[in-house]
Amino acid sequence: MSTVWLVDTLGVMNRDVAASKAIAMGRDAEATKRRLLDAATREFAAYGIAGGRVDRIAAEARSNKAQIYHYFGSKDGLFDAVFDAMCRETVDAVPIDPDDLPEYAGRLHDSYVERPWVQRLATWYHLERAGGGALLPVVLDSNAAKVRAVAEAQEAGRLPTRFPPAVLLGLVLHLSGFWSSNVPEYDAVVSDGSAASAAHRREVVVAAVAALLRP
Amino acid sequence: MSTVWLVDTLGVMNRDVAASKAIAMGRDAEATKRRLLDAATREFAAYGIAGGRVDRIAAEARSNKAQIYHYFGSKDGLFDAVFDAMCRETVDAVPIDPDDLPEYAGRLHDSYVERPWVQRLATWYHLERAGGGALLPVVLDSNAAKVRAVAEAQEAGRLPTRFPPAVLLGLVLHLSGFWSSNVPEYDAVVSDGSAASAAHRREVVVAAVAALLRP
DNA sequence: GCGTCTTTACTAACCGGTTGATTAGTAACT
DNA sequence: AGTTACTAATCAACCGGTTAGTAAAGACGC
Repeated sequence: MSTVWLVDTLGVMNRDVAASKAIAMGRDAEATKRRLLDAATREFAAYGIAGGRVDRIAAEARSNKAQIYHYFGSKDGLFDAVFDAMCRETVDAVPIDPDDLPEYAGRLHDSYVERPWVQRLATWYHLERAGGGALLPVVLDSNAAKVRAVAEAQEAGRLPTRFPPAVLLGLVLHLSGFWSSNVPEYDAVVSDGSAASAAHRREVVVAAVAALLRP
Repeated sequence: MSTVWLVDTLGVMNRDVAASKAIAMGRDAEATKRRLLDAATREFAAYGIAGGRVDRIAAEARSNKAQIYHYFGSKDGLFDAVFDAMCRETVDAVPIDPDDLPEYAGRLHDSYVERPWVQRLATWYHLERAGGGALLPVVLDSNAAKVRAVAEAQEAGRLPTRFPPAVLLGLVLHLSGFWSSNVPEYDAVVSDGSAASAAHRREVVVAAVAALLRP
């Protein structure tokens, strides 16, 4: 799978070698791959897998389709690389704090506001890759570690035990994405009321998680 | 727009006239439209707008592409008709009960389990039609009425006022869809724990909303 | 330092299947 | 006869994927 190949390459390659190869402008494999990944991230976030266009990605990256198929094998391979890279950048960006889940949810909310393509990519993945077999180990490991952290806090009495640890974590993650997962018809209803400001929206997420934890 | 046209036609047409036209088997416009809409609902729910294939829809409906373009104008027009019909079937299927929002959320959860395509269609709509202009009046009206019901219950002291009415409604709706909006990596974490049974999952939704309302 | 050889990054043009959409025409009912 | 429901065949554009070929950068002998 091209995802594995990409990761191995980046991991094995010496930084100096990569740097020495990047001297001449306009002929840098790593830079080209980066541009293709960036362009593909925007394209897939906007249009999904089926709706994303390989030609647009190549053009926006100031490259061409053959490079995409050389580096990533296929359109699906390119999406795999995009999604895998996004997950690696995301899972550790907001470390969990089991002793202050409301703030944790607030920080997750912040990260979604700051990087809106994350939730869109995850949603496309959910819809277009459901039941598609291979789950990402990096995400599974991260989730397992978070569940463990919640479970320990529950056993120590620092968190309520009303929900099993995995469920509690899921509810927190789900509430964190509250403001970026509703249909436009709902946004229209809420936009001309209170909770229109960004600060207020963050407060809603924090308060909702806090309410979830109240004994 | 074909959506409006469809609604007007169905609204104006006399039931007896429609029935008299449906005598001969194999040549019934309403039945053909129904089969096309049903097939299109399955297709779009599974693959989205960009991923959905008009040929597959025509074949599955035992019809042909020309009929689709005759009745619905375009692929997008067909999706509009599908989404509009789904919304009409859905908005009133689960009437809101401001005095028992946890049970309301439970019933919404039930409806999502029973008709999984509803959330998928809504998510495709959210992703592929974001900022696409025309919001559905039927959904806007339904939302506004629900917000009003929540607001009245709050003013009467039967609901906490921690959240504005529109926000509280949004949180309830959002929590109702908890189990059908997560990426497969999360499902994998929770599937081999407790909360694996359908009854337990419903309980989680009800309990989460109840926690939200606790003073 | 110089010429050439090989490898690597890149490009443009193209291919074949697919897809949304059209059209001309047939069969059935009034 | 006229209208309506339907069908088969076809089209032009599109799109994922391929291929043949170019040019730049390092390797190596001298």
